[in-house]
Amino acid sequence: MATRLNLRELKKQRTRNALLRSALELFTSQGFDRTTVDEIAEACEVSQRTFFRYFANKEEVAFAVQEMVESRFVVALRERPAQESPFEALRHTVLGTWEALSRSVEEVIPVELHMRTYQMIESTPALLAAHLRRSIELEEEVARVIAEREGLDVDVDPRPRVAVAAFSGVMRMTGRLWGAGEDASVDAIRRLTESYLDHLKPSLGERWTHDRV
Amino acid sequence: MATRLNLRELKKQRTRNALLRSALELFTSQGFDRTTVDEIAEACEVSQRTFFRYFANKEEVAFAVQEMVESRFVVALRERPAQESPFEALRHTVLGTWEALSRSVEEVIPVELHMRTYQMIESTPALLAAHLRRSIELEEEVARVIAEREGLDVDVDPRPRVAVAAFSGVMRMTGRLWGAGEDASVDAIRRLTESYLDHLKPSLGERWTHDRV
DNA sequence: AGGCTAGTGACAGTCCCTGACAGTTGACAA
DNA sequence: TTGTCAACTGTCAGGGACTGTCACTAGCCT
Repeated sequence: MATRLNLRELKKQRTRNALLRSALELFTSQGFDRTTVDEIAEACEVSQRTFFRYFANKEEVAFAVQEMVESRFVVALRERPAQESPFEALRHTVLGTWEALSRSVEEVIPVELHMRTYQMIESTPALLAAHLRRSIELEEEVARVIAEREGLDVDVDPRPRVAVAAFSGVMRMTGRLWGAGEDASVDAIRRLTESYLDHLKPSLGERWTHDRV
Repeated sequence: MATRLNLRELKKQRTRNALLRSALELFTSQGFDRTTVDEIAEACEVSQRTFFRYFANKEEVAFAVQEMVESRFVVALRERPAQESPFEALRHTVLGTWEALSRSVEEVIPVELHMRTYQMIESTPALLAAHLRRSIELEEEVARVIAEREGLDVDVDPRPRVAVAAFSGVMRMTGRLWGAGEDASVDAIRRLTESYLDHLKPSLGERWTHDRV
């Protein structure tokens, strides 16, 4: 179902990919606001209408790769061994995601383009706002996964949400610092993440299952 | 300078206020997306162009009252006695702000309309995103005030930002819970705030000035 | 080969927002 | 009081983000 080798399906993927790539290339080189949808469509030799058939709006294309990475993150988190503490599971998943990022992203666009896109999002007010909203949505989803792992109800026990909020806060901060810094490599953000998460370990390292609330 | 009793200045205030009020009334009754700027302008018998002379965009009018409340919050925070700990200062300022909210907001629009506006913002994706971005901007400002109070450099010592982040997180959560709950009164959110902040006290209650980092 | 249908382009239209310019109205001095 | 000036406003034109519609093309399937 996922990968039919239809010519039709193939063409669709190609078009979507071309639009995505052109869009990010234009956004990062001349800015999000100074790029029109017409421009993107023209670069791929399709109509503006077609662009909006692949992406609901101009914003969505900017987050398309993030979307992919995040969904893989959630899948990977679900697959972590049950005996790991919430913090360990989150930590391993994040580091593993950075590890695999190059390979999975590269199938769609150059990693370096994705890195530049991330920095552009952080420095474009409209996109930053959207990014924050997306972040809290992801947080909610992750909190539910963590709660499930620990056999807790997310609406009763506040710890999953609190832990994930703290974790996400650190992730957001690393993202910002990395975006502001010089070394825009995957390895740089991976190292940054690792060192920052180490500071959280003491407070979130233990399991909860048999703790009192 | 602030309150010239010019007829001109008066008319301007009246127009701005009429636009603000009509906008919020329309937003809350029929939704943000289903309200056009033309509609708002027409309700006040001014041209659409005039609307955009008072508010940079459709979003801004939704946050106009929040803007006012927030700026008063920052002023009030700066006026807290220097011997209070960061947490105490923040707590007193917040509770004081809720206390004075009815009076200060009522000068512009009915408080009840402001409450409904807040709930609308939380449930409108585009506005929620803008709200989150505004929040982190306010956080940054508040962190700097706290750092100043404590004689710290916000770029060296992470504690002001961390404390304010935690504080803001709680504030956001109360806002959300209150928006989802039944009792939409000022008193309800005040009580909610108070009880939630009590949980934070143990971890943020002490002064930092003479602590080690 | 020919019908079916997913995908596309072209077009018209709405809404948000901006620049330009002319008209109106309050402020202020003579 | 009146005339000048500056501040505000309305009107118009236009760009850019979307959306609905409809005819048409191109892959799919028998």
